[in-house]
Amino acid sequence: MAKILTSRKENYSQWYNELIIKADLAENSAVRGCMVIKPYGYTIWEKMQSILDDMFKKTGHVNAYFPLFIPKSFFAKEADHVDGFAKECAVVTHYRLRNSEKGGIEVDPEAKLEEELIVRPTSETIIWNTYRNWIQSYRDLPLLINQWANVVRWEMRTRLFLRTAEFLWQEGHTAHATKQEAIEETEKMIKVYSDFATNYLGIPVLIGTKTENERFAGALETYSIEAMMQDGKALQAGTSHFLGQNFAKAFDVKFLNNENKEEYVWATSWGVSTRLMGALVMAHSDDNGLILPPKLAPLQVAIVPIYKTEEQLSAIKQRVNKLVETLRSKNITVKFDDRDYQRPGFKFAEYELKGVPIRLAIGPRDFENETYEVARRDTLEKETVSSAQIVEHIEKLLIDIQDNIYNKALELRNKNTHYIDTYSEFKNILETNPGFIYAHWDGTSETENKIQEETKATIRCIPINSNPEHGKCIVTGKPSKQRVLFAKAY
RNA sequence: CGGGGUAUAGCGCAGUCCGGUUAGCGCACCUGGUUUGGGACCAGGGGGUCGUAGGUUCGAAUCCUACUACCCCGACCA
Repeated sequence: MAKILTSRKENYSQWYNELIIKADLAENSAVRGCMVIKPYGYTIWEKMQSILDDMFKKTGHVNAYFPLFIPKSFFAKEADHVDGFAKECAVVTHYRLRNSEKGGIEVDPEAKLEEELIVRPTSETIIWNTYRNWIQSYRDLPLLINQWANVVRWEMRTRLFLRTAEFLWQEGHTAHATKQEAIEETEKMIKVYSDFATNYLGIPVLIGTKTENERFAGALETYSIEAMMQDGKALQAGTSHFLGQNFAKAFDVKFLNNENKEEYVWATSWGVSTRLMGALVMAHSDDNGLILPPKLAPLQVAIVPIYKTEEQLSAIKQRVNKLVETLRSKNITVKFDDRDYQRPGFKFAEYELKGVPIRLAIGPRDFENETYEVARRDTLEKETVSSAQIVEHIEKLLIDIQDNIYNKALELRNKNTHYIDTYSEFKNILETNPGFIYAHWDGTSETENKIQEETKATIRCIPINSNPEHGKCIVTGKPSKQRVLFAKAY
């Protein structure tokens, strides 16, 4: 078989870049750092959206939409927030073009905005400015709102899906009467993300809190889900922030409690982005192409006919049409690929590249025996299944593949997870067998920074639900109450 | 944003050093035929203001200047 992709072993990063392009998920656009998400990739994103949206609705949230542009002054109101985003903001300064004397067009200097507008890098400020008008009483709370939107962060170095200047995401912004309720919301939503990653993306994730260094700008606590990619690096796949009363104070959002006392509102925000697409690709795919979990695959079953004559094709078509109809009635997406300008071998390779979970082939031999050849993408195994059992077989196989993909990712993570007690061993393992490292840490930013400078590894999170275990910091030897998760990260 | 590299047909490249008819090759594409159980073969054909803008020259893909985009390595970040 002709090799079409750089192998993961050869160059993991190049493998990823090529795969995104060749599987037709996205491509670079004419605009610096901005991608075009192509129909095949966008279909996957739509599926993610629809599943997540459903999960948000079931947890009591509703959707709304806030402006793309945010007045510059809004940003200044929360000090940490502006520090965090100032360096990567796109700014609108003018509202009109004019014909240039030199030919072409130029920005009309007469049309300067009174107040410059920031293209949103995230919407806390515009939303909290709006919430001020919506919230007067404890009866207005909680306010549980989500927005599907695009945001812009002027990144210096971009990579398709993993880091683009413009990306699509959802951002939930909730307002609560009590600290406790806001914390519960923050934790509830990180669990929603964790469920989504586990049950749909087929990616095992760890939930934890961020250290002060890594915390969201303006948050008191940031929870994240951390996933392991096949090269052992960590990818932050979703975050949920407990914002305390920071934004309520910055935007003067108060409510009267049931004792007629004025209080500031408690806030959360949480989001996942098109970065999940990158996670999906890097977690599962192989050197032949994408491997997609059936629950997110745009196409779940591809059927390839093999024939010599028109008569054979039309006989096959007749039999397959019934199968297609039955599968569709069970909400299985299926395509009968009767393109006559491509040979079967080409189609096999193409569906592998695009990660279609199940491929059926039917030729004269199968037609005669009333069977299909069934190939599963995740393991590349093939078997022959009778027509009578094919529907049931496919239904079961889709579930098997979804499970198997998850289990493989979990195995990979277990294999590359280390418990380390000395700094020399820590450094050694990062060189020889990178992955997740659980180690003791003294809790200071100094130590965290030192480790990052010397090894490139960062604290991905302080895992929740992990067993408290007393130990000594691998660098300073000072006491520690639990291991934290270190890794090199995307 | 710092260091390095690249830009020639949809994609991947040669040609650039040393300026000189009509800018080539592979894949892809179109037509016809033979094929079809793992990326078919033969024949014919279409497609280029050589990244953009200036400059040098009788003449520029080739030399000079500026700009832009992309890739790799850092710093920053989801």
